[in-house]
Amino acid sequence: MEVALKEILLSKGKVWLGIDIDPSWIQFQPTRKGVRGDVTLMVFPFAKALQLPPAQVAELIGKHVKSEVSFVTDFEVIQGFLNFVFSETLWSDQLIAIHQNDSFGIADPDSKQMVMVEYASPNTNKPLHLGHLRNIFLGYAVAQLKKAHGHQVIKTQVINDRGIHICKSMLAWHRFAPLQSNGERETPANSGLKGDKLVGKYYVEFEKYLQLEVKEVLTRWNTGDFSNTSASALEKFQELDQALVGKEGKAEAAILDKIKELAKNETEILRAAQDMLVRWEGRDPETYLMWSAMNGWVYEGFAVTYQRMGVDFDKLYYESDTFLLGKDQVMDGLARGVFYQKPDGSVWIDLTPDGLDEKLVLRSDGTAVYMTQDIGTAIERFHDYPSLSSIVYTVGNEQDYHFKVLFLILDKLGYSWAKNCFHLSYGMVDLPSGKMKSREGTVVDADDLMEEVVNAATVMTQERGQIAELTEGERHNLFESIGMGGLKYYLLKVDPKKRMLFNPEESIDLTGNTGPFIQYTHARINSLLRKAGPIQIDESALVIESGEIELIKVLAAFPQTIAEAADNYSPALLANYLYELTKAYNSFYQQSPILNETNEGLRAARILISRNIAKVLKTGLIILGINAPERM
RNA sequence: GGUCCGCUAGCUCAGUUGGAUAGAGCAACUGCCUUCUAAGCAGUAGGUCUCAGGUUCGAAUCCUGAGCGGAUCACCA
Repeated sequence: MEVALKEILLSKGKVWLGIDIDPSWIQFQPTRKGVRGDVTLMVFPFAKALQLPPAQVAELIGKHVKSEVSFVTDFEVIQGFLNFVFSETLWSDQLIAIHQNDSFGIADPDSKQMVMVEYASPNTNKPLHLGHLRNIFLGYAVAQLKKAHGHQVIKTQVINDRGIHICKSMLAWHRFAPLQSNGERETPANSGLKGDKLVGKYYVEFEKYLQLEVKEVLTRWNTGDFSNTSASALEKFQELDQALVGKEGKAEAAILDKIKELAKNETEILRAAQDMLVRWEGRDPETYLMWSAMNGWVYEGFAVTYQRMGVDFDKLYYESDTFLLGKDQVMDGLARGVFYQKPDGSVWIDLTPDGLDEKLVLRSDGTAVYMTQDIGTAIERFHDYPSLSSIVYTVGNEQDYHFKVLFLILDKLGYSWAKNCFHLSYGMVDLPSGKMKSREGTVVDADDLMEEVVNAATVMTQERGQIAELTEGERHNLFESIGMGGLKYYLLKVDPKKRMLFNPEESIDLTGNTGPFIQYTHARINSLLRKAGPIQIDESALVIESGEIELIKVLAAFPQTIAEAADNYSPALLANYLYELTKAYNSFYQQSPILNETNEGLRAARILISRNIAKVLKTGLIILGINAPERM
């Protein structure tokens, strides 16, 4: 409608007002709540150009539009705002159009370019935690949004399966896991422990032991015993020890931290882990076997977690496969002068002209760093999918700088797709007690949390739910859908780029702005529709009043919301829209009879609206990765 | 210190081409189940949109500066 009005203003404006109309003057917005009208035209730009009072200009435009545009039945002028009132048939036509479109809001599949969405880049030494949940739900929802918006989507993850962290778990398991009577060490099979939990347990063991050893080293150093200490460490220690003199508070703590770091590298157990990494890179059979076995346990554990989360991937990338990929690209870039080499052999890129720093892209010993690997992986992906147009990286905002540099390097290497790549940067999840810290044991485990929210949903649903007709299995699914729905919505409703607070009590709440609130409304509408039975709707006899129009307006905004949420990589926009729609419907539902309405045309219109609101709620929830139960 | 991000009600958050009286939820208080699912609805109370300037018909929104909080600036990933 706005498009039509704009065209008329552009074509007739000169005749009506006597001057050429600049398209930028034409600014529409939905008419404010509580004011009569459907769409508002800003008249200030016109008034300014005409040198006339806004009210007078508004009156002039309004009169012409009313007489020449069929669907505008009236207009009203308030201050500098010109509010148009649309005809009722316009709204009933709109409702019918929505009703007839089963995939309302969803763009034609594959009508847009192919995008790859990367989310969940777990390390294989620890179980998943709350931070991963935000990452994964967010990435999955963005993938779904892109799909709904017409893109072909490849969901992927990079698994950080190599490096010192996994060697730590391996070493600790090898040293500390008790030998059982049959000669085996602890495994998921013989202990019943989930694979990722088992490996994580030994990672913690490693860290504990490391801390003990660090303490010993520090004690030795403080008493002047430097046996077993490398010459370079001794030198640095003396330097730092000198620097301590006269320092207090923060400055002192910073130096003490550095000394601690130094001591870490002088511990036997860390050196053993480093040796193990070297052996792994040398494909030492025993090490490699242990590595693949323990990673296998972790993958089995992750699979269970992912399944409960309801997410999946189309393609997996393993760092152990990709960590060397970037080296050729770096050597190639070096030859072309994009990079430069220092005397020690390390390769760098100078980004100071772009306002950034110099960045290492290859170590002096020729091994790959994080950046090398990411360069290689990105290029590999465009080889794997020749029609790919961009990659979305769902990674925490602590890596903003890394991705800025990565995209810049890819651009300098001459890849035109680099400018299409996007870092979906999300904020950290804080707890009421502050930041999650693994060292302090304040990390919220993903499996534990999911169990908790589903338990809470189970209790509440058994108490209040309409579940008498459901089988045992259906109930189980329902509890799962409500608990997980609440958790997902809780994490998705907040603007992704913002840091957010995770309040455990609120996360299991089922009232207010929550997932279950929306699910409940959807289920209630379905109950209503079941009672209504099959109905014949006489489209020409629909009766639409102001309350109905309000709901149709919100419904009609759905496609636009999908588009915006997809373009902005923000499931939060969709989540908030669904909440608005739910609130609007509930308010209507409480004050207007639907099945009990005696006016046939009105009853039909209300049923039609209810049905289509349920349809939109379900479509939207599924995009967010949330189930929409038929009854609850 | 350089760079980037954030700051809106007691708490958690919406507020995206600058637009009318800044909105929700939670917590507090008051009502509404003998009509379609009360996980709901209606209402009361709660605001110097961190601060100071600027741009203009109009600023929570754009610009500049300051304050507070966070991230980042590794031959870690």
